Amino acid sequence: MRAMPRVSEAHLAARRQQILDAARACFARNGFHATSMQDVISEAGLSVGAFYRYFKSKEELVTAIAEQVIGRVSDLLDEVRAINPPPPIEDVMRRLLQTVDPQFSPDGVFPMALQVWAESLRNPELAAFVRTIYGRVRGHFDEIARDQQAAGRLPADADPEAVGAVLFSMVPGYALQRVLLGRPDPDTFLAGITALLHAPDKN
Amino acid sequence: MRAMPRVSEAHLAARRQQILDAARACFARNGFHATSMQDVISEAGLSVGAFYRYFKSKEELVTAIAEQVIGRVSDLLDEVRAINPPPPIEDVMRRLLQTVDPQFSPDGVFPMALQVWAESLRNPELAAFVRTIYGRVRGHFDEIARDQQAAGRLPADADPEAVGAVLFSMVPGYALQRVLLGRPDPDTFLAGITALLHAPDKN
DNA sequence: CCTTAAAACGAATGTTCGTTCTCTTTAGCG
DNA sequence: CGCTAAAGAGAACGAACATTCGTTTTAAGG
Repeated sequence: MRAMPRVSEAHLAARRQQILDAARACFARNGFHATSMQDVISEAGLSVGAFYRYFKSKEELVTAIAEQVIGRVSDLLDEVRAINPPPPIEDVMRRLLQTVDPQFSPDGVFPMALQVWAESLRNPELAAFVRTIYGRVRGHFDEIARDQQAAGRLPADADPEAVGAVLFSMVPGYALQRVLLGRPDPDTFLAGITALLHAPDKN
Repeated sequence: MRAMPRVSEAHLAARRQQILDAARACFARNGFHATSMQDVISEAGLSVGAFYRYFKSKEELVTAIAEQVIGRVSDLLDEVRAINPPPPIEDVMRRLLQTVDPQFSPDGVFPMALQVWAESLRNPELAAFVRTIYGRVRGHFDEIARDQQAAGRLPADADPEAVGAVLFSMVPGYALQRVLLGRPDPDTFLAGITALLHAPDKN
């Protein structure tokens, strides 16, 4: 049996991605809530019925998009840390900011990440996913701190997780300034980091 | 003429605030978009008609709430900087984080600020307001940096605006970690700042 | 205490939305 | 080439929504 009128597996995956791409464009333009299903479906050039063959609901679509967005953030960070041997903190942060800087533009991942964060406050499933991914990212910053400590560029008694948290904080903190205020540029920000690292001991 | 059946000015203001308080509670619980007008109106114990006497639309309500929330963030920062004479950077940041820490809880202002930020990406009017207030807050961090430089705790040739940007970035960056990951606690984060400030010069 | 207009009310409205369901088309298989 | 079941289409539906509007209540002025 198994009469099999099905279409190729690749075609199904392509259709699904076609919807995801359309949704990403719409969400970036208008946000999750102000985007109607019709918007997404029209953007994808499909019919309502076709959409609901690939996603059970709008919420499932939002979650899928969120996973892609957060996953990309994590990957970006992975790349930066893969550099060997570990350069000084300022260089690590420079490379990091230069890598993520394009993502701060209106069609980058950061504006959407902002929406995911806000959404995760009232969507426990999404919150759990966000926690998993960002925990992993945080872990990489801890590793960076450990590398720096091993290289003698941090006090021997410093807590790597504490330093990792501070380094981690600078990335979304900087992103927020860029998105909301439009400044400073990466070089200025990096100069600020350098100045703080070279603060004379006066305490 | 002027038959005047009006109620006292104070009563009008109180009613308005009553609505704002109810809205804040609802928005904190469910977010701007998932909160219906009926939710807000019921929470306030009013009628639909009464609400629309005080606000033209839901959007106007959201804007009013956003203004209150952001205004409070700014005020908090103002207080911390008013301390004289300026303590060392670590102490400034300690005081700052201790002041804003309660605001990271689910009913604090930070979760709502997150929503305001996300919302401002597609509401130009709100975006302009956010820019104004956060610009002012940023300015205070620049002043902190200048104070520190004058006290010899930063390199003489450092750019205060660059240092201010970095210090500023740590606050929302830390808040995000607290809200999304639940850690680290303020003391650990502050220890991380201390470790970075005391990094041995190896470059 | 009666008049008057603001204030409050809440049923009604019209729209928009996400989703369902039935029908048609398509593509693989024998 | 015809059979079959999946894929796609889109009209239709019901729920939820923000807002309006005609009416009732309230309180200050004369």
